[in-house]
Amino acid sequence: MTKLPGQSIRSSTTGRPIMVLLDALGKRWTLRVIWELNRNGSSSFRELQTQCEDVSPTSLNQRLKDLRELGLVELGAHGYMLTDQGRSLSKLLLPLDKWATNWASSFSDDDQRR
Amino acid sequence: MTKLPGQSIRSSTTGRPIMVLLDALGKRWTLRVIWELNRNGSSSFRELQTQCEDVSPTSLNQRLKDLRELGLVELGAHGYMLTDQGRSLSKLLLPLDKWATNWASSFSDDDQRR
DNA sequence: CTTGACGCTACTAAAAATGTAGCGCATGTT
DNA sequence: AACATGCGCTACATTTTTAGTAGCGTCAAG
Repeated sequence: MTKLPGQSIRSSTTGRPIMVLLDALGKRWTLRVIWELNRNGSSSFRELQTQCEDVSPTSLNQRLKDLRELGLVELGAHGYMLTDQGRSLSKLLLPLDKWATNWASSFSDDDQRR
Repeated sequence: MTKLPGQSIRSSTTGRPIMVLLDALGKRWTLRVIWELNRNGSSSFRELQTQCEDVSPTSLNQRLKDLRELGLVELGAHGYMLTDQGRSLSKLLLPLDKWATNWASSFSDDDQRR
């Protein structure tokens, strides 16, 4: 079972919400699924699969289970989508895009200097 | 070798910076290490270990290698610490703490209603 | 009554993370 | 000189997680 805030998880016995969150986001595909659902509004299972570099159905299903238990994702009539909570979280993640672009430029700068 | 922006990584053949980032953050302990280094300024290897729920040295070392290659962490005279880039990234992560607290309350609210 | 798309599972193989012990090095103490 | 202490880190065997491939059960349309 996926662990909820207040409960002990693999990486934290305290159950502190931020630790639960960091642990959940630290599983492969979690961030990516949130990212794609935020970008695309809602996606079917198989659409999500292709959006996520053809992640295996096993892994995708596991992550979706996790995310549903965490109250971040739900399965509606039009496929999978973020819940209100999921959407509010993904808003916090948006700045990462711009940050990453700038971050990447520091590597290509290095390359050019050599 | 850990993949840098612009290169193909396990979860993305495009090398788009945001994908590289999401992939890196999606490895266990990555977010936690950044979080702890931001909280504590700098830590020795073994201090980090205890801060991170006694993560195994194997795993911690692997993550630290990754983070150094990504230019987010460096090993200085006073132990491990965030680089400028690492610090700017961790600033973006700070709001997650408050978010997680609010998020957790939605679970305990549910519990109380039952 | 077949076809196609849906969510998803079974099963095996590969990769990642863990646990435990301890190395090699520097610095400090007796 | 001898010993202890703390450092970053490695070796290696085990466990857990993730991946890959095939395909099931359901449902709606043609």
